[in-house]
Amino acid sequence: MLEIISRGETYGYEITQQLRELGFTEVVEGTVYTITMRLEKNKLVDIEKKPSTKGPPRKFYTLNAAGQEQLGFFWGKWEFVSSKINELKTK
Amino acid sequence: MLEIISRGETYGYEITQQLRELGFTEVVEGTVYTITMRLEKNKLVDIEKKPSTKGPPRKFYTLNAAGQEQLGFFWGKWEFVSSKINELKTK
DNA sequence: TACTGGTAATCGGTAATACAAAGTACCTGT
DNA sequence: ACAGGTACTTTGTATTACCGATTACCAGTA
Repeated sequence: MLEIISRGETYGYEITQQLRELGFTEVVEGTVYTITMRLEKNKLVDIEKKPSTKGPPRKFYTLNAAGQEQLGFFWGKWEFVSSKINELKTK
Repeated sequence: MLEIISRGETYGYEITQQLRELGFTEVVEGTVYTITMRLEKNKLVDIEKKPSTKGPPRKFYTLNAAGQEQLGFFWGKWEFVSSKINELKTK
């Protein structure tokens, strides 16, 4: 989700759909929103509310500096863990 | 841990050391044992107690059929998730 | 005008997981 | 007797995963 948000401002409902398109077909809104809430709580995102023509106002998220940093940490860890797991798998 | 156990019977203390050698240097015993407990609870392992010359008896684990199956599930999921994440990373 | 359906966010709750500090037990060597 | 390595267990906190249900907003239509 950090990575998805890093590509440009987006909101919960849209993130859900993007995840579904990505192949995580069974992801439901509740799951996504608990994560957006966490991002808010941890102050990793900036928030801007904008009206929608198709329903209630959208809460747009963008990564702030802390969020960028967190995303960097994530990729570092991912690199480490996934290489180890793949090593374990093939060896 | 399922993968490690699948390579031949082993016990908690040894698993901890193997994980450390693998690069997960900060893994402590408590963490490993909570997982072995879970494996027991979920009946994914067979257990055999054997005396040790260097301390208290060891509790050796081997994967049973359910454990093998679970490991298979894991690798399937790993394949899926890691490919998606990498796709997200590079795209 | 009521209602259906898609869009959008929140709330409330359960179960599982991660992680570790501390404690117990066993054994060998000094 | 005790220090130190081996080995397992207990106990506890915080976080995470996950989702069902609810609320809200809006457009079309019957």
